[in-house]
Amino acid sequence: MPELAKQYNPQEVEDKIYHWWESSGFFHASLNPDKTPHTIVIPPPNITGILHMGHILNNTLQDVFTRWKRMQGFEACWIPGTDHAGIATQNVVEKALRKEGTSLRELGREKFIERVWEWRTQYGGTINTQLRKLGVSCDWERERFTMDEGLSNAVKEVFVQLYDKGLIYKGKYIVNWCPREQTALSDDEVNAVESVGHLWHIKYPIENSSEFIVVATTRPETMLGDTAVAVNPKDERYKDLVGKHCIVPIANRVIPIVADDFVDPSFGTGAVKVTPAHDPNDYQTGIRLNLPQIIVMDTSAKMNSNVPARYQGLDRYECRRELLRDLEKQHFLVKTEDHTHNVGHCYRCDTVIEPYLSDQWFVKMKPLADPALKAVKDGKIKFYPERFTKTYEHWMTNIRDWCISRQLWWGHRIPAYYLPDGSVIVARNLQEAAERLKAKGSHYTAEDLRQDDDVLDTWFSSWLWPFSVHNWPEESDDLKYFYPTDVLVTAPDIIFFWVARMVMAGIEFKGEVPFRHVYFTSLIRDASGRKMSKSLGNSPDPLDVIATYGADALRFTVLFIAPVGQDVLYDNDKCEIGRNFANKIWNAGRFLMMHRDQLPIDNGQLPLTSGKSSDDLSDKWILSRFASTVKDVTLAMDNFRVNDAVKLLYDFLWKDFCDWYVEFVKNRLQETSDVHLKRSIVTRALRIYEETLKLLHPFMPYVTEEIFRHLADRAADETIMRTMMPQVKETEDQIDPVAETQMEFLQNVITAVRQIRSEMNIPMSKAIDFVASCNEFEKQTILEQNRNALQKLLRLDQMTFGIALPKPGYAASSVVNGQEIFIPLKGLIDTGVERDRLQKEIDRLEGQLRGVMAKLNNENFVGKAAPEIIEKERNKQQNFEQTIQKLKANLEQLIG
RNA sequence: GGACGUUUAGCUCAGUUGGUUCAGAGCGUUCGCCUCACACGCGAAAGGUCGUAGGUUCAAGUCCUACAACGUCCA
Repeated sequence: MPELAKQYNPQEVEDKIYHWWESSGFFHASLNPDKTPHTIVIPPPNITGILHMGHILNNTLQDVFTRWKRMQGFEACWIPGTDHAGIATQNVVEKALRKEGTSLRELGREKFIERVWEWRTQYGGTINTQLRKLGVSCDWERERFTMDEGLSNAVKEVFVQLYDKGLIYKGKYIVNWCPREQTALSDDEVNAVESVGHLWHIKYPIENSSEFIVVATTRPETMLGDTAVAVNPKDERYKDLVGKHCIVPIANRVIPIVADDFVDPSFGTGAVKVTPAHDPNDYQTGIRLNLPQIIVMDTSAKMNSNVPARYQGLDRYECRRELLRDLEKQHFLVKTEDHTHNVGHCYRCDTVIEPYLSDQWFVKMKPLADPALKAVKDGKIKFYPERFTKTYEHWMTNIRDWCISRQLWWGHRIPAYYLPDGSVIVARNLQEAAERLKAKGSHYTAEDLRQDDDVLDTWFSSWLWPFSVHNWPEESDDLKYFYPTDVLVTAPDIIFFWVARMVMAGIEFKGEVPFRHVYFTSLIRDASGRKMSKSLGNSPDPLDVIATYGADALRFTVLFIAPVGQDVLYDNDKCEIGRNFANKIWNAGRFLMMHRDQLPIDNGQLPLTSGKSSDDLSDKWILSRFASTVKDVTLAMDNFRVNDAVKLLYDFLWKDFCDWYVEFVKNRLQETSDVHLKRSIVTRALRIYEETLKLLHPFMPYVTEEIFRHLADRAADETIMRTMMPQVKETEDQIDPVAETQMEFLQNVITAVRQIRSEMNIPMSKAIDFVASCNEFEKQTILEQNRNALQKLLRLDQMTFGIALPKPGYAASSVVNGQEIFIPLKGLIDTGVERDRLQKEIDRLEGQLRGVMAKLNNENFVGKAAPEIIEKERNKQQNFEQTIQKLKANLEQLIG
């Protein structure tokens, strides 16, 4: 066995191990009828994306769940893939084309799409290469892409099915239009940004009168498309004007003054202009009141031919400036106020959204939302943290139709075919369209059909992901085995975009929810709480972090610091937690293996040992602690409390195992020269250690695998990731409360002596004497049976144990679980320090005692509290009183 | 404006059904140690009226109400 390095070096092992795992097929799931599947589908990252810290947390969690379940004996399958990211990808490729001096229009649709595929082949896999560095155990043989043939078929199938059911329709509607991307956006793709603007008050002359009505607006350029002025019907100020007409200044168009409840009399002047073609609210008003819709801009937000000639062709903001100047010149502008309001911005390019009236395809959501809402309310799907169900329910009950068409070329082209007469045939392909045409008895032929130019929203393929990855509508074996999935890990900001829609699609097309548990991850922020962003430059490159600290360190740290359901404040320095822990694990193994390898070889076979066969307290204790850890970690994982699990393991390995158990093992090995005993001690420790490695493996896969390989001569295909996780059933009977209590006493004694050493400034180089005056034989026995540990750990010289021993003169003292311990310090003792120590402890305990007495003297407490609680308080009282008495006696002796 | 969340040690956060010597951990700070696995380490210490004000209860960090600050989402 080669010597292990003093420090764990992740760079040396990670790539090597990952390559071995992947090439050995350890990540691959098969359709094993004897096992229960456990499936996760990855939230497909964009092909334009590169790995950022958000991915790290998200994918670490998915890997943890997958590895955990795999080791619990499930057929665990984690399906990776990417989505085609319509807008983002088209942008990237268009940019490249511009650099080459060409454009997508010049290239034409077919050539352009070819270019995108080329781009995708060349750069689109970056994120998956990067993910491998993290150690993810994805089933790469099952990797999918939303534009793959199988997934594209699913998209078409769904479109046609929904259309045939009447759930997809085409309509004129006010959509969120991005003038830069030249496409409609769904409501969810618009970010409301609070902006400081103005509220302009403009006079509209009343027809055949010298009077005016003053309206207030934040967007004066849209007045050119006004088709009414509205006031609240209850507003006394304008009562007489309702029914009359006014004139839109500049445009010189006569429009009615109408009454509508939606007008807030306290806003502005209480009179608002109505522009049905350029404002969502006005659009609704326009429908209610049957007003005409005048579109005044083109798709680039430049003024069109519906406005006076001098404004035509101007950008909306240029037009605003010009218009305001003209209004002022002609004395229509009454006043200008500062005004803060929310303005919609494109979530991709941050351009201000223009509400725009256009032809789009929509999905009718209400019929789909109802069963999806019910599934969550009925608990068929559980959210972690649970509170996100409220967000989900709120959205589902106030659902709006989903605008699914996008004016792009890259994406799934809408399977709708138009005839010269404007009518439409929806079909899976041209051939089916022709058949449907024929069935209708139309006189047109397939030649006359022209497919819709637009493509579908990328989410329209993502919402099918849990089953489209298995080539639905084909009823594949994979689909039968792996659907529905078990856990979805995602960020809460896409509950609406993605999670909710997947639930709808799962129920609608598969008749079954797509997943049972949804784990919402934290958002990663920088150390001062700012969102990570490229422009701030506060987003560390995970690959750099991995290179510096190791993937295990990054994984562990992120899990360790991520609060449940809150944002994570991340800083690279924090990765020291994980790095140090990995090093601790490494060194514990290194120590135990060093001792094992020093022993003479004994037929190669080490004796089997179990907790039962050892009388040693530390053995019984560590087995009990291990059993509790297995139980608690399993419970935490079952409840998706991953950071609880991580903290339990951290404490067990570091504190219980290393700080206490290994220290005891050290002493026991030194104490004996019996090779068989030594072997049994080391072997038992190594066994517990190896089982702990298994528990740790899902969280820190590399270091655990590396040590696992060193622990024994392993077969070429023997990997820790395919071993069985320690089970609660097997370990539970090893929980030993007696051993835990006894060990705790021993630990308290050791700590008490260390405190004395530290406070008295007695260095470890100086041996000290130790007297334990017990009042219980059991306690005395514990100390005697562990005298070697006490001696070594505390550097003791003379040790005296007994019942009610006389107090030595000039000794530091302490009371531990009712037992008195003394450190005789002839000549060395600083009585002042010792007096202060004892007095401080007396004060502390007297404070506690007062609290207890206050309760016990309270008739209400004694009368109403549960008997066992009262009993506990009485015990406390007794313990405090006795301890205080002993401390006081020792203090007096010190003075006297 | 509405919904949800957060507020506990200098910093970042645990504290799961109200009651265990309930006020904890990690980092940071201070003190002492290169003790033959680990200085990415070992031992010890200091540090908090649990956001504010009420309420329920024998008992509140924990439950209820109001308020404040901050955050997120939706108008």
